Amino acid sequence: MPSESAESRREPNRFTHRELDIMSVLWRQGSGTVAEVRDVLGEDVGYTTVLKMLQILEAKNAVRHEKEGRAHRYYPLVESADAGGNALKRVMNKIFHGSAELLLATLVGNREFSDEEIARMRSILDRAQDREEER
Amino acid sequence: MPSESAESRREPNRFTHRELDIMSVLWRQGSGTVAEVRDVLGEDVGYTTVLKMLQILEAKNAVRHEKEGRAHRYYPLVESADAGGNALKRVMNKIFHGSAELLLATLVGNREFSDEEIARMRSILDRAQDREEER
DNA sequence: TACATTCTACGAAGACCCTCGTTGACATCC
DNA sequence: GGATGTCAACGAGGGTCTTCGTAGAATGTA
Repeated sequence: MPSESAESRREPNRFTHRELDIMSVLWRQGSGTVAEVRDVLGEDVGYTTVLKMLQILEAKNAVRHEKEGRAHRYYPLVESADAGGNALKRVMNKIFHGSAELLLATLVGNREFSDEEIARMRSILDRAQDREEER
Repeated sequence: MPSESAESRREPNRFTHRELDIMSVLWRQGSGTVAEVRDVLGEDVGYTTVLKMLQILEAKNAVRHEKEGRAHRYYPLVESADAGGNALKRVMNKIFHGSAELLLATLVGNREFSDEEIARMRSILDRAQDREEER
């Protein structure tokens, strides 16, 4: 039985490792040619590999390209927030029993934060609560 | 060039999709036999598939087993917090430009939380800050 | 004994992922 | 023109992931 893989590949905005490496660059820089992306990734990824991955991502509608001289400039179509939201949901559900609190605790437990960072994170919670009450 | 895949597979506590599905059950239930794990996952995953995955996880030292009657009972060796910490780090770096704040904003933006949940999340931040100051 | 059930174990099939070699187009420089 | 460099395109090779068919051991039951 070939079996369409239960929880299908076709899941939206899910990226493989290399794909994510590349999307990451595009999100960060806004856009990139093959050569630009490759510069960021480092020389240990071949030029044609980067090109191929971008073509695959384009086939998945995760990026699009425009001509720029003889080269192609690629732009992300998927928002990093969307990809991130999905990834977080998965991590939260599979690893943290669906608990955002557990996730947050692990996040802040694993790294040190300045007072300013913590203050800003607190205000993110405040805003979430306000949105809540407005209802 | 075979090229050991740049960012290696041997990365610690990183699981494939199916592996994560299975670890997730073990973390949730504390332990499980093949049949128990499969019951949770649903009938669309074959019995031998679950068995195989558990054997693979055992080869990776992510689980161990004890005999229980004729069957094997599997226990997680990797802590969910460890796996979660790694997964979060990856998501944070690749998708959220290394920003915990952006990650948190996406987390709370994607779901609604009760006042109690928000309060508890706030106190997680408080505790992180206390730890900070004690230094 | 014969049969059914429940389990582990093994291995191979097929899909997917990533890589790169090669080709051909185009441009530049000598 | 010929050499060199940059680019897209294609396709194949080899690795990984997931699935399952099959076999065989152990147990129970008619």
